[in-house]
Amino acid sequence: MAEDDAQLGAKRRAILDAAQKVFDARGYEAATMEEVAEEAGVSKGTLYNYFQNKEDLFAKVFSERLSGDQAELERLIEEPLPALDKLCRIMDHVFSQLEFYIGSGRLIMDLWAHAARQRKEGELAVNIAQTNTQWRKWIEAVLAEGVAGGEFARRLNPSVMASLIWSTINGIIVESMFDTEAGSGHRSLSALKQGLIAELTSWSTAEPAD
Amino acid sequence: MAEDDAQLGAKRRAILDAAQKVFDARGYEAATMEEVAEEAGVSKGTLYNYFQNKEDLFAKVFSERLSGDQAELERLIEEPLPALDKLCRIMDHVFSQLEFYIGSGRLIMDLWAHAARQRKEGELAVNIAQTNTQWRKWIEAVLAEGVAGGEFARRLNPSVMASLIWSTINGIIVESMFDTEAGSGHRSLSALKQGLIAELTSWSTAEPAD
Amino acid sequence: MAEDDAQLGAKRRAILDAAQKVFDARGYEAATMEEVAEEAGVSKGTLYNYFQNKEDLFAKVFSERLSGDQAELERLIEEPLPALDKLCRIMDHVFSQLEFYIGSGRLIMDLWAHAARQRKEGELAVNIAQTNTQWRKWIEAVLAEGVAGGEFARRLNPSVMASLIWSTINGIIVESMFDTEAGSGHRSLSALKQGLIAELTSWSTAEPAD
Amino acid sequence: MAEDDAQLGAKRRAILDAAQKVFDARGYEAATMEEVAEEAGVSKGTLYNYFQNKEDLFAKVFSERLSGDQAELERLIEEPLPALDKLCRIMDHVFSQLEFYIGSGRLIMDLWAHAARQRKEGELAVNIAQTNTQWRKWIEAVLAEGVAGGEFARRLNPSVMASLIWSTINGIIVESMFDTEAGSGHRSLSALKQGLIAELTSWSTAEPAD
DNA sequence: TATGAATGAGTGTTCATTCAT
DNA sequence: CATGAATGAACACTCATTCAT
Repeated sequence: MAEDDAQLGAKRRAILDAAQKVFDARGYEAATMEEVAEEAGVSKGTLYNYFQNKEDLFAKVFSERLSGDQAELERLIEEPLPALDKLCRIMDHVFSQLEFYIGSGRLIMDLWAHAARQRKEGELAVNIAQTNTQWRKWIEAVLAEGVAGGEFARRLNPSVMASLIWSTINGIIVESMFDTEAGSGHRSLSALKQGLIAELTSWSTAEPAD
Repeated sequence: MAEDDAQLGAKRRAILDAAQKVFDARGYEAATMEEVAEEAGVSKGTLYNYFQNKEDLFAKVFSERLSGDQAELERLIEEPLPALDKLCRIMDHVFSQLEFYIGSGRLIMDLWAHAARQRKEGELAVNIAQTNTQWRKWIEAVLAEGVAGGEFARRLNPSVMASLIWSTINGIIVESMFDTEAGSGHRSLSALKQGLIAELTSWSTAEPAD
Repeated sequence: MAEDDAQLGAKRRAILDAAQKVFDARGYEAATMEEVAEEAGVSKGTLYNYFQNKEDLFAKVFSERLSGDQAELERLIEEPLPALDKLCRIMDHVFSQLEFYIGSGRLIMDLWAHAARQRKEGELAVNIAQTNTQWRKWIEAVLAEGVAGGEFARRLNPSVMASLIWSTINGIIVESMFDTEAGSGHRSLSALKQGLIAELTSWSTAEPAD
Repeated sequence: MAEDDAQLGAKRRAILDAAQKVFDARGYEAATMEEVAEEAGVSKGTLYNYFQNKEDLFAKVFSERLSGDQAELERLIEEPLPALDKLCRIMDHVFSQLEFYIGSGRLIMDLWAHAARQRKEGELAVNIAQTNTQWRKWIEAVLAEGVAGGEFARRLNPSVMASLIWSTINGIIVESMFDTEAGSGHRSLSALKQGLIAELTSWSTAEPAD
């Protein structure tokens, strides 16, 4: 029945939300399945009816969100627009997602720490690596498009610049963890966005001397 | 006796080195005091003669290195030089340290994840936060110096730009975790350094339109 | 309706067969009700409509087969025949059953281990003990018949000899577990049967010295 | 220190004894490490300082005893004696060990059940299989010796007869589990021993008809 | 009657920490 | 100070059993 499906989906969602909350508060290792179960209002056993194990649950907290991201973004990029506008769109999208990541910022650290320690095995590592690569590829594509279309300076190396931009984005996530002032993350985000845009623009207008 | 001191110091060092190695290889939670002891060539009990507990040992692995960093860098900045040179020095210093962080990159993730989960309590969090703040302050100071001295454009916001630079640096560390090509971290580092310098230079020369 | 009865009986049979298969493959403890249900093509809940619990299901796998055995054998023994012929019949019957036990040999071990741990309580233990006693009694009766009829030597102690024979049969089951050569169980069975018959015959013909 | 060694050995022994008791009373699966620890008067953790895991502990309960057996028996067989005497020695030895096996009879069932379900992997299965083979080989050798020396009838097949004898021994162990009369095991043992000897003798004296 | 989602008690195992020697 | 055996709290995961539909 549709009703059943909805209920199953709702419970699954409840578990994922609870897991996100607990993993975020305690960290992957310190979080206990017991606490996740309590938070979700189900029994421990139920967790295992929906997810294979702790690792899987942890991975799924992200993977579903991430795959959602990518589909949405892919459409954005297909549209016929100036490269700069596309880049702004990507950044806007990233920053809107950032709100989630910064809210669950401590979680991201765990995610990275975890992923960094399995490179090949877990779906976690694969997911992260793929997502990272995907984003960089998109940015690089847009930059290359801008260079080809004359929007950006010819000497701009799309690959390197894409890495730089993507690194900066990740760096902002890191920084937002350690800013002691609450909300400073959000405030500085828009400022940083402006900076990034200005930076790109300046690159594009800076005339090559050689 | 000085000899005893030296011996004590040596054993302490050996433990710290062993701890760094093991924490890096296994991650904080998965690392065991047993393995650290073995790696250091001492018994488990001895670990507790030098450090209060696992958390303390983990924290000390960084705090000593970090404080060493800062003393060295402070001298660098004091010298009378153009702001751009100073900035290059800071970056060179960072990047030389980066080699350590990237070598032990997975460790950094753990460190951040850990620190992000104690904001006020642990010396770990305090250390990280202080160090972060310190670095940003230095960069900001140098940028302000450059703006005041006319080296950089007047409209450049030193605080925001410092955050941006620092974020980028942290982002590079993150990225170097997930680059699948071995050694790509080191290769891209110098490329990224060039980019960063160029970026700053372009800012400084970009004439304000308004 | 008879049809319903037949269906119920069929389902019950299906569960018992599935249980036998799974218990044999996994062992009592490692076997799960889930797997039995799957194998039987029913849901977990249905198992509990036909059997009280896991223990009961395990017991029933044997008790029904065992009681079937006994009825059949009882008729065999009633017939007017020489004791040696009857003994051969019993042995033939045992060995034909042995094929089942050896096929499910690992199951028997579990059965014994289980039964050995409840002596008085469970129907399992009672069943085993009764069956064992029953078989020995039959063999003993036939031997006594042979002694009384002059077929076997007078000095033959039917009780002890019956135990010896029955022990040997059980021992063959045990041995067939650990024979590394596949099929060696069946091959050696007939050889052992010949030996057993020869042994008995030699007893019967061996003249008492005293 | 020798004192320390003795203490370690004593604790190891205490654990093994406790394990034997608990495994015997509850069965392998139902026995808990907790209970073994309590019985041995140590903490749960200590168990794991002496044995790798539950399986290992279970295996060691037997393996040490078994290897002791074999060394002792090998000497017995080397001595220059009539085959019949050697056979008696082997049987005496077996039956003296049997007292242990019958005391822990329920344990043996578990051992077999366990071993029967891993044939190749665990040291348990290997141990059992090797021990079984070893015993059969010894008996077979002695029988062959007797045939060669004219003590036993030429038509006696040492391999088959050895299997038969060994099966009978194992069968006695099984039977002793299910004898409702306490002590009947011991009583019947000597009777059965006589029977076995008589049986062999009758074989040896039975003249081949063909 | 059949189902299968939910339950939660139960257990093997790990490991930071202590302390007697 | 050094040792390492002992500790015991903690936790992921399983699975027999129930019960609402």
